[in-house]
Amino acid sequence: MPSFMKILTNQKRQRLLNEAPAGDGAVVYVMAREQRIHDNWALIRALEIAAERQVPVLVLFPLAPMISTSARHNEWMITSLREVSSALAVYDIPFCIEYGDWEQSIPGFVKRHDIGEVVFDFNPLQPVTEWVNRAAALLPVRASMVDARNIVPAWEAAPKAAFAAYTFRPRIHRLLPEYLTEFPPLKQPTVPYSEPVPPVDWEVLRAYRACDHAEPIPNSFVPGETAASAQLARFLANTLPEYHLTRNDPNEFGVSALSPYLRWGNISAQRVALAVRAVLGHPDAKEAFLEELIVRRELADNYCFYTTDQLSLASMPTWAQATLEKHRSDPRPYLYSYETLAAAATHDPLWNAAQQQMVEQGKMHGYLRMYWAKKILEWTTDPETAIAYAIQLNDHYELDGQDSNGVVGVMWSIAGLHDRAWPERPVFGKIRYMNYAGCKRKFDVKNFETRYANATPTSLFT
DNA sequence: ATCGGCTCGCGCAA
DNA sequence: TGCGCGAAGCCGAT
Repeated sequence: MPSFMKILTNQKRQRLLNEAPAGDGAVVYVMAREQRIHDNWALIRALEIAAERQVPVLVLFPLAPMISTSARHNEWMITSLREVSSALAVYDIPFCIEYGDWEQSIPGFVKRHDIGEVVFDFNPLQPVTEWVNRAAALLPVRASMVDARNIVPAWEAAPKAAFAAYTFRPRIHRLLPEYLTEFPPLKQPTVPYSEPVPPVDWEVLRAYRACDHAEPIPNSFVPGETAASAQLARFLANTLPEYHLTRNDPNEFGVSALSPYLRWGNISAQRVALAVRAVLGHPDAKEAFLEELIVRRELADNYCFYTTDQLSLASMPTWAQATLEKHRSDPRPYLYSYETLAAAATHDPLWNAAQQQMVEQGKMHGYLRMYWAKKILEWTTDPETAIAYAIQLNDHYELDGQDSNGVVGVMWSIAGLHDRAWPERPVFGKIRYMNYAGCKRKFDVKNFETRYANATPTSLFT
């Protein structure tokens, strides 16, 4: 393509959120889920609008009080945002923080800075969707969201929640040629913002959300955009070549270890996909990884985007609701409290080791996440409790927690989402069953148990 | 070691 | 209306 031709963002990545007209003032990108400055379609689109209108651009991070957090998530966010802030400064783009509920803080910011248009990044998780909709409805200027998370925008990929991966996969593959494209380079705004912007007080940010600051933070991952690119490079060089052979063995370093970075938006899945496509390697390895990176990841956002009650059994397929209802009162072989589970103190050494890996390293191996969640269904009083405990543990300890992939992973394991019926048995009904014997058939269970029985296990992710 | 049966319903071909 | 097939299953038979 000749260099004088301007590459514009595909307009289908953007969705209007209100009917107000754009004003004359600056464009603000409301950064929330995508904590990076490169390869970010929401920022790119905000810069494009500003260039067309010859107005400045600001980036706003609106921190709401009511999401619970853990020390590890709080620190990850702060480190990511410090990097965003200094990287934006190089491009002369102001970075601002607002505290409070979005329906107050965002309209307040818009009024104070005489903003002409607002661009949100897309997040289908409840309650964030509600926050965005309410804030946008109160704004006197045009507001939109840009899907900077998925390669194929969630509203373009499918018109409804997909029944399973096989109904979603062909749609994604059909649309990839249109959307899996190179990003335009990040450019300085043509008009700088001239008003003074107060510097961020990082200690105020750290203290804003309540959490146990004494809780240990895993040192197995370095947060932020630079570290994310470094991890991608390591993955491509060391792990991708045998990905298809080693990914399901929890004893191997066979995974990308990119999920925390993808969760915080420190790296774009589109950038990862372009890099994997470009590298030489075994087609099976590349195909297996791209299936997870693209189809399975975007299926999770598809479920959340089209489902209001994301953790409710009522949102599950009919067969799954019926079978869990039928087996609701089945006696459970063991019953554990949340505290016993969190302390990795069950009778099952493999389950305890998986739980321990999550607590100490902030990331449980993907294969074990299924076994882990299914055992919570088996060892708690009812499916609702199992879902609540699994989500609470996931969202507290996993560095990639509080994300659509966690929601769908838990609902797949416990409640049959995107899965099919299997032979009926106690407690599970027709939900796919997994057990210790199956794990022994597939990998060296004793080795994994030994590794995570100690207080400070060797990290598999660094 | 490998294989068939278990079980449901979507989406498409006919 | 019939048919193929699906994220990682388990289990018993061969």
